[in-house]
Amino acid sequence: MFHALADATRRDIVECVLLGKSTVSSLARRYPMSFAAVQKHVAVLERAELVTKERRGREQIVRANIAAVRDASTVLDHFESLWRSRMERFGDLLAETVASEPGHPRGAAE
Amino acid sequence: MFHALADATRRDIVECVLLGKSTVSSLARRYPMSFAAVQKHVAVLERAELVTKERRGREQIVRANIAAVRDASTVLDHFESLWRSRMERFGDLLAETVASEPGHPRGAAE
DNA sequence: TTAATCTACAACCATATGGTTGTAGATGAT
DNA sequence: ATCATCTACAACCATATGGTTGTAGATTAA
Repeated sequence: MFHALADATRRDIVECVLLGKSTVSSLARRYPMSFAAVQKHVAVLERAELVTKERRGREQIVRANIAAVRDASTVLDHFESLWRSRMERFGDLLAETVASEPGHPRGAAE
Repeated sequence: MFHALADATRRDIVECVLLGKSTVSSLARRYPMSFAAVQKHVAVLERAELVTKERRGREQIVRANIAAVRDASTVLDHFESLWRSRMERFGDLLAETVASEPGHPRGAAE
């Protein structure tokens, strides 16, 4: 799951597909890479169950599976709740504004 | 970020560290692998800014960076909001109980 | 001082990964 | 029927990855 989302192209594919159904070829036209490369990315997402494929004639329709996205969110929410319970044990909600462990600055995304 | 979380050991390390400070060696004792392997995992997490390291004598204290976790959550929340706005465009909130695109069952986690 | 503990770093290895080009079958349009 | 479009699959490649063992320096404990 997280691995599938670790690639920027794949995240973009998920985003596209969440906005509406796509075919593999329409997705392929979006990225500066070979069709086969996009196919591979879709295969990774499919294996992670973030998308499903449905053949319609000569085309494969790619659909999102929001439940799988939510599964990933659940893991992160769990991390957040661990953090919050620890903060409460500290009885120190000030640390929350620092958004990191006390005394440490926040970092940037991936 | 997502890549760093893609490995089960690394997720577990994040969880440990969120619960409280750890040293690299205390983390290493938790997993059935060499110290160097755990070190590598910590290095990946550090590079993704999910943790920071602070030397204290001969030890390295490992601390969580919840802000980075939240950055990942933001991406997933964005996906969720895309999905929701599309559902609203459908004017069909029934689809939400299916938890996937209409006509498709939900999948399992990673 | 010696021994124990902790860590950094390097080299190695089998496997995986994000791309490539190539081949070929199926479907759809003309 | 031919041509265009779409897709599946294979092989390849340079690089990355999750582990290994080995070497060695720094800190701490006895």
